Amino acid sequence: MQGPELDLEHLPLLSGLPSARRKDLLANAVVHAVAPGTILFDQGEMPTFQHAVLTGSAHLLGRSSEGREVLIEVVEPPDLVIPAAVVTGSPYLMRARIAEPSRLLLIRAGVFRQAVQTEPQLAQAVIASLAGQFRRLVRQVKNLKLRTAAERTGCYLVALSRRQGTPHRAVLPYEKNLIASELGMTRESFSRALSALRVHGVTVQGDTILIRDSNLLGRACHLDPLIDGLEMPP
Amino acid sequence: MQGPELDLEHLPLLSGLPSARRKDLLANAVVHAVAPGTILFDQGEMPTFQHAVLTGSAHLLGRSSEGREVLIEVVEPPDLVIPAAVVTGSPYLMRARIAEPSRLLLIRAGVFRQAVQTEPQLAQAVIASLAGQFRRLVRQVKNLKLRTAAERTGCYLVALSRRQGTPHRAVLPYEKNLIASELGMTRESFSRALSALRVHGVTVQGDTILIRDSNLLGRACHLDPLIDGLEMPP
DNA sequence: GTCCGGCATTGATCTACATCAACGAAGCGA
DNA sequence: TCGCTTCGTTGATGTAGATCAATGCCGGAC
Repeated sequence: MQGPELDLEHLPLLSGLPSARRKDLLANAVVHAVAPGTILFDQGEMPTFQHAVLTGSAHLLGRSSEGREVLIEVVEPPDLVIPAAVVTGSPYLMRARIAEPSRLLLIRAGVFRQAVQTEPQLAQAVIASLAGQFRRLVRQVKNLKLRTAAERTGCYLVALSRRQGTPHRAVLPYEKNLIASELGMTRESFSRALSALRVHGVTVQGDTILIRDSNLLGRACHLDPLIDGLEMPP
Repeated sequence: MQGPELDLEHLPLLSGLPSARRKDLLANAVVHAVAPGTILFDQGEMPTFQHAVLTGSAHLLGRSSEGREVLIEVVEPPDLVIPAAVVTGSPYLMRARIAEPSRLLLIRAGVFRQAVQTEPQLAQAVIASLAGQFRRLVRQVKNLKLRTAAERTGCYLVALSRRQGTPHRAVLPYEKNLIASELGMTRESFSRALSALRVHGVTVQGDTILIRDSNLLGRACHLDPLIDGLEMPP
């Protein structure tokens, strides 16, 4: 289960820590290889670990009392899984499910909270993670409140293709089912929205989408950097 | 403009700081009395100050490219106004508008970023603020994706009345216009949703709402502590 | 006082989206 | 291999909620 130490040295979460303290923290931590479908925790539970995604990804899902489940966010490496719940010691508001074969770093919640208080460098990393996650949610709320389902779909495709570095193609990263719920609609509506975008140069081939003119599509769907988050990582 | 120091000593943001450092920070800060309607900053701008709300409140609004404007969040004292943008040095995703006569503490963004890095106690306060704001947004996304407009309205009333300590009455804190956009609907839909809730014991009298049985209303609207945030503050 | 512009309510209508249903395709365990 | 479920698409239909429009209301300007 224990992966090579090398990865952990380069984790932004831990880099910058005095190496004595880092060893200390890692002594209380475990690296886990986790299979897709694994539930890390459920909404309503109290945090017992701070999970960090080293490779792979985790889906954060919200569930209504009637059992409907929607995708709220995706955690990609290197990032923490809902530090907001761990540092405040409050119950999780979402379920976390592993989406693909992944490697996680697990640190006991109490140990992590302690370390955040005593290690300024670690606190900085937590602040950066929280700030990024907050901004992603703000964008999502604006997306939901200000745009139609078709616009959300089109902008999603443009943002996806740019992030993948292929201006004329976007490959959907997981089932359309989930993407639809992430965008706040049903899978049927998502399917129809994709068809409707054909007039704007969109072609669907299974899970890969061809885009004739990304700029044109973006303009048609009112692409907005303040919503779609196309600022480049440093 | 300079308010009594007493307030600032008790501000959670600064309490716990060594008093020398606190004086240092406050030497670079200003307390401002601000009139309703004042725009602190606009979406797209770079942060120049970290604003902290001492009294009153600030509305965070999102605007689409076509000019439609919706309420995303309300900042109430004692809290920071979008620390996520200030600490990351990224453009604001929302406009901030003062909602009522308020007193703000302004700290230059660069100074604040510096202080967060050198003062672990301040970093802790920022983490707490970011975590709370993140969790509020998660609840809002779940609210938008999992509930109907009528359910959102009913749960909003129940949560409001509980927070105000009056189980049989809720007083709307600002114009129905804004509340509607906060809940992700038009003012007309909000008005109709209120009417529709009459069968569940809701009576509208201007901006005060009477609630016959809060528990009954909550059950009818699928009130959920993981969405409506009724955990008590410490 | 009068005029006015923003807010709220209500009705009529429209439409975006959900729901229900039927179907084929693909994954998966027995 | 055979079912069996889940996924995705498409069609038919229903409905929640937006839009458009008319009216009343209140608060401010003058």
